[in-house]
Amino acid sequence: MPELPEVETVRRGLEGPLRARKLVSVEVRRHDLREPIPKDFAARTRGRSVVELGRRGKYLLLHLDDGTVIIGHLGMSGRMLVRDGQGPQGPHDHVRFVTAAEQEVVFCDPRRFGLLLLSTRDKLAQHPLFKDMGPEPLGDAFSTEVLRKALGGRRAPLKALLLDQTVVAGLGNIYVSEALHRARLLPQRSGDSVSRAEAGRLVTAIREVLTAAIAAGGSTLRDYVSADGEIGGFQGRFLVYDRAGNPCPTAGCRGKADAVIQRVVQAGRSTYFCPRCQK
DNA sequence: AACAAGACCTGCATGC
DNA sequence: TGCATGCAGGTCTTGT
Repeated sequence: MPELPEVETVRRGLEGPLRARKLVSVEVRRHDLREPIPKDFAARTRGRSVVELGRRGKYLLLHLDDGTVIIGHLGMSGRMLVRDGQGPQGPHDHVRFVTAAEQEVVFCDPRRFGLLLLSTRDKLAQHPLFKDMGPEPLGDAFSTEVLRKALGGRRAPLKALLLDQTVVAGLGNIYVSEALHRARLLPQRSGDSVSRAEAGRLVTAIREVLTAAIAAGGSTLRDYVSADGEIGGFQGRFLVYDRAGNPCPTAGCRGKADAVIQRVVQAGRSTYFCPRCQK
């Protein structure tokens, strides 16, 4: 699922159901996710109140009133479902957070690539998951110079480098293709071939595509549902992702015979690009 | 050190 | 209808 815009959409959707709410009951039904859910997860979170909902890259952060932080990741297929507590339990409902009678948030993840861990406010920045993580793409720490430095001396293709969360946080397979298309850069280009001007275009493209996707409420493909059950509005607004064989919609490409979206596999994952406007 | 490839796990669309 | 195959939004480990 869930790249930065989707996780941000989930975070916003959980504000109402969780912020300033007490976790009256926490029930772990299955521990074996990407990493095991800690044995004391329920004991350390039950009875606490959620004071703030944060996000770092693709990770969701639930800050509790005693300084405990729940670190959540949705993997490929994770959801946070807000329910009235009346419906039946699904086979992939791994953790239930009950906030009141007939109010609950359920972490559901069929593929179990997601995770739920515990840390504390003080240790969060030094947590192994975060200590080497790159800058937030929508924050002040992300700039042309920072990106240029991260790409410099690296011969791997841009596609792979932008998926690397130590270069920049939060991009995934969809938005890397979309950002490279907006920046008019071929995904096969090596990191060290990128000029200063091109890095500047890439920073702008990344910011614009993520901002637009967040504003639209994220994307929805197969198995992503935002926290409140709404469908993400960015679906169908991709310019290249999953559009192999279609004409490139860019103004300069319209009507040109060679402007057909291509699909290639890089590092075992699909990449989409226009061979005409991306150089 | 940097990079490629495989691994993890389940569900779904496709084609025979 | 049943079955095999390939593919999916992510990251981690292994091997070169």
